[in-house]
Amino acid sequence: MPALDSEITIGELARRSGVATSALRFYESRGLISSTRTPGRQRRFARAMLRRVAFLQAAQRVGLSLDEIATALRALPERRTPTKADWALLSRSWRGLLRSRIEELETLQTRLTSCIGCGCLSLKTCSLLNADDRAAGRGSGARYLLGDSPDEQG
Amino acid sequence: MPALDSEITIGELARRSGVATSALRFYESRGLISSTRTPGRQRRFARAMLRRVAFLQAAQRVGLSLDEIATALRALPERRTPTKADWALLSRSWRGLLRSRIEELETLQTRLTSCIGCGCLSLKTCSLLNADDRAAGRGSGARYLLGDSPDEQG
DNA sequence: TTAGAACTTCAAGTGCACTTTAAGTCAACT
DNA sequence: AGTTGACTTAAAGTGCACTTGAAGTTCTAA
Repeated sequence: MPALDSEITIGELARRSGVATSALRFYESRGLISSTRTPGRQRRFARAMLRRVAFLQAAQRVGLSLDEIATALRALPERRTPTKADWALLSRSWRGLLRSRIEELETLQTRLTSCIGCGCLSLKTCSLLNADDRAAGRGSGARYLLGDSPDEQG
Repeated sequence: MPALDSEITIGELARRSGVATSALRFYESRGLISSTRTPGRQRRFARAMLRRVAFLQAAQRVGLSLDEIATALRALPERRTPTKADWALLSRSWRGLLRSRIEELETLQTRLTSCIGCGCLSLKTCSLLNADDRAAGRGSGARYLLGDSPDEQG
């Protein structure tokens, strides 16, 4: 049964979040999470920190750096419990980020599929990957997989 | 006009791929790309390396480490030009990876959206994020955002 | 009250993916 | 022939995200 005061130790937070205690201390040193202290200087975390850590992990999987995540989390106040508006604001910017990441991956997938169709890695006729001669003139070519489109010519 | 022998210098590969020459040398040292040498020991890259580098960059954006990419690229022979079958094999495993990455992000997005709907970060009723008491018993909780489902109970 | 697990700090170490530096060589142009 | 820019190597350095180690303190249960 959990403690009645609803504050948890660093070990408990580690177990519940799946993040090592050393990483949690590191996050606290970087201002990503926060804690109060017992008279004996041990950390006690509010349950809200579980949400922050879960959010943090999700953000990392999307590819954000800890600095970027810290910036995002500043939108969620640490002192007061976040309001629905706080959260909606944060989530909205997040959904934009997610959308663009998803679109990026879908584009990549589409291009891979069409590449299989034309056999572009072995044949000289593929407009996706073998367009580097035309592309060479305008800077960085052969990056169509990553977002350029073959038909945009200078 | 490009050289007639169709081999390019490391600087040209860097310009066309958008990757620094130092990174290209590093990739070669790790076996991710390969080159021949001029009598004066300067590197010359086959055009096929542009494709490998483009692939490498795409793979990095999906979150693969260089070691994982090296493993994947071993499916593409360096000596002979890859056949349609070589490429199809590689692409197929890639599409699986892309699919799961995309699904992961979509799940996250869905959960974020439903969180906004219920105001779960401020209300105690959300089953997504406030289920950590029930989850506490079976190991790592509060990770529903990342893939766990709240209704799976021991 | 005492053993042992869990906690504390701070500094140093790790792994990845490169970049930078230094000292030199090569290639192309005038 | 000389200058300039691109190239060469090997080793050291960088930034991020942690982890490990050492030495000590606190909490909990018997």
